[in-house]
Amino acid sequence: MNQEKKIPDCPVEMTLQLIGDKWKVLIIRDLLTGTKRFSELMRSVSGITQKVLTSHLRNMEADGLLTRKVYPEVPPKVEYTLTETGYSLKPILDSMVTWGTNYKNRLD
Amino acid sequence: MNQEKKIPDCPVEMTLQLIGDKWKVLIIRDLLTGTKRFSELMRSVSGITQKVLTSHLRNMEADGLLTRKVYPEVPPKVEYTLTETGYSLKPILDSMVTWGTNYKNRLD
DNA sequence: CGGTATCCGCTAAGATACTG
DNA sequence: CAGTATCTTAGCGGATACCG
Repeated sequence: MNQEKKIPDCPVEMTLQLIGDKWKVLIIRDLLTGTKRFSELMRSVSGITQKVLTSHLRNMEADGLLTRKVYPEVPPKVEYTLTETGYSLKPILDSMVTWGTNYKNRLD
Repeated sequence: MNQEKKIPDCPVEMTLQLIGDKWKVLIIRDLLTGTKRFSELMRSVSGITQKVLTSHLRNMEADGLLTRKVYPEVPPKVEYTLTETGYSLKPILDSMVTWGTNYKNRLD
């Protein structure tokens, strides 16, 4: 369902199609600091449910933003890591941090 | 309904709360080039409906991202302009454009 | 022209239970 | 631990009609 989307002309729409979702941005924020396990993401992306986290991670994997590595052991262990493409989103996140900080200060 | 949101600690969440919506990003993109009338936005933000555009514009006005100016004439004329705060989102949009362009090129 | 006012379908997302 | 599998619900957004 994620791979059937048409490619938009507008670069902004292109970007939105991949990370236009609130949860995705938060997932990327948390993966920018390094590889994380599923349970770690559940904790750091506060408020998300298992189902939603799973589905977003799958979509992002299909879009080439992150990789999923399963360790065949008991108990299971799955790690998620940003690809180069995913990591290249950092500037966007950085500007969001900068802006958010300024906006917040302006509220005080 | 937009003014009752709690202020998040995380700057990224702060930003997402204000422009975490796909439509809002597109509205800002189109207003970055200057003041626009309602009907112009309807055209440039392709795919949006009147109701949704109206409600987003109202929310963004309440958040201080843009101003709404009504000209008391017939036929009515309403103009929307980014505030300084709204305009300060430009770096975020710019990085989205850059990223989207690169990603698209990578698809070819 | 620039909106409201309804009605309503759809799907993202929540809750809960179960499993390899 | 890291998921499926169901079922359920909220509310976003579409369609349409009407108004100042």
